[in-house]
Amino acid sequence: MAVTQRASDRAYQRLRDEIVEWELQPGSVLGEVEQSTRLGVSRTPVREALARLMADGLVSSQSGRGLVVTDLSIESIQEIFEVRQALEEQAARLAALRGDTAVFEQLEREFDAVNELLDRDDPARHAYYGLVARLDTAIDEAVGNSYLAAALANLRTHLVRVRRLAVDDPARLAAAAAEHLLIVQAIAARDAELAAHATQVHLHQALRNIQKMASLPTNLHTAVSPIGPAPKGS
Amino acid sequence: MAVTQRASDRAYQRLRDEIVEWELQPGSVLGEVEQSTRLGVSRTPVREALARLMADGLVSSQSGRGLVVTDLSIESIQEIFEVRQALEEQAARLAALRGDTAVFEQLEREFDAVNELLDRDDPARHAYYGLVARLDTAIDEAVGNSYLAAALANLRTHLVRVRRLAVDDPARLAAAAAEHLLIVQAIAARDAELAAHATQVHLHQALRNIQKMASLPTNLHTAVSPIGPAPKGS
DNA sequence: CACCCACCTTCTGTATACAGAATTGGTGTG
DNA sequence: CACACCAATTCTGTATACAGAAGGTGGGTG
Repeated sequence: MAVTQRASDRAYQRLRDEIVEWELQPGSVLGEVEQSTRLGVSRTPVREALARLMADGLVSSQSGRGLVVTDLSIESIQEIFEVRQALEEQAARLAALRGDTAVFEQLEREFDAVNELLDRDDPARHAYYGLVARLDTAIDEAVGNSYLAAALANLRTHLVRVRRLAVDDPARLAAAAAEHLLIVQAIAARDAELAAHATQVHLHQALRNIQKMASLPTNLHTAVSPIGPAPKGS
Repeated sequence: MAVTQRASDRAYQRLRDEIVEWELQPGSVLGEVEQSTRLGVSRTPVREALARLMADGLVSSQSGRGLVVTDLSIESIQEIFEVRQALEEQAARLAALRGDTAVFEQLEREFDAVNELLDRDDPARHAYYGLVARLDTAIDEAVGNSYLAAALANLRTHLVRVRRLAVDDPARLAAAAAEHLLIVQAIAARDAELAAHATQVHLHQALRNIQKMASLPTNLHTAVSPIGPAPKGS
């Protein structure tokens, strides 16, 4: 293992985390010198980090005004979900065809258990999120397609950003767990079409929930401490 | 327009072209100093270009042995097509729902014309490839999804590499044109499901054709002039 | 008072220098 | 003869210096 992480990797991960966690709000200008002094590294690793962030779609070159953090509007969330529907349906289908049944039967039992917990316990959310992440990993491994895995990994970065934007309410969480359970059951039963359809259902409901929450007058994504102010700043 | 292209962009495009055109064969080691002297620019733009190529999946870091051009095996081609099926089916479906009918009716007429040409004229291939590229662009614009467009653009880079590997025979070309015609017709008729299914059919046949050609003892991707020798070299 | 021009500041893009690490080749020993 | 160790070379990763360009601001003029 590389115990010595490169400075460019550290800069990339930190900037990526700050963008995903809404500490760097959309529109923030990321100057190279500013970030290099703030992160304590030279401009060269910062440049590399910013290039990777631009490839990820987290920052974009705003017509010579430097690099700014990408906006995440409702429209762009819908765009992300359109790609996600395509990729995750395919992933679920292929996982059902190729996956190790035992792995997904184990996950099925765990989703059952978490389902019980979610009815009573609120802090079970963290266990649930961890379980979903493990399901994603299991699907990736079952599919065995590096291109699909890379595309999904890139997409999940944006989805974490969406999740931080809109916190799930307990009712939606329980429904999502039930939807996930069906997906896992379908993969474990090697029912490719059911896995694909269940994935479609889950993503449809997830997007609907986000759109519903966004339509509320709730002031979302506030109470964050912006490092770089949104429009500009000294 | 930026008449003055950056050196890093030029380095990226040239290296990308050389990889896609099989001038840089899989396994070629891309040393920074070697490429900087060859391309006539400093190491800094070369680094940035190599980072972008690694993000594209065209080169990969071979465990500290430097960056090497990614291999393109039959298995990886199948992986690429699994992603392609997911994304292009979604793109065709959304284009049928949202596209401007007039645009695709015009493309439909052009595909009709090219279909006639392909029966008699071999150099019509270039016109056909150009027409396919315009169809891709039209679909991208009709969908209006930047995330989907970016994912498809990345994928198409790999597909050009595949195309250079296996030259289409006239029979396959005519069949592909017919398949494309059906896709265009479905989009023009706003038949989303037919567009999706026709895309699936086309991609299935395209992959089958590639696999068939690869199984032949034909020495493919030869007669290229390697700039960097595959295993190593001075 | 408004608009334009010029200068200054600051930023990006590129080149180069330097340090640390790894690999390869050679040599010595078992 | 084979294996292991050491040294030298080369490569990557990082920092910094320099040039060109772009934008902002202040002053001057109409």
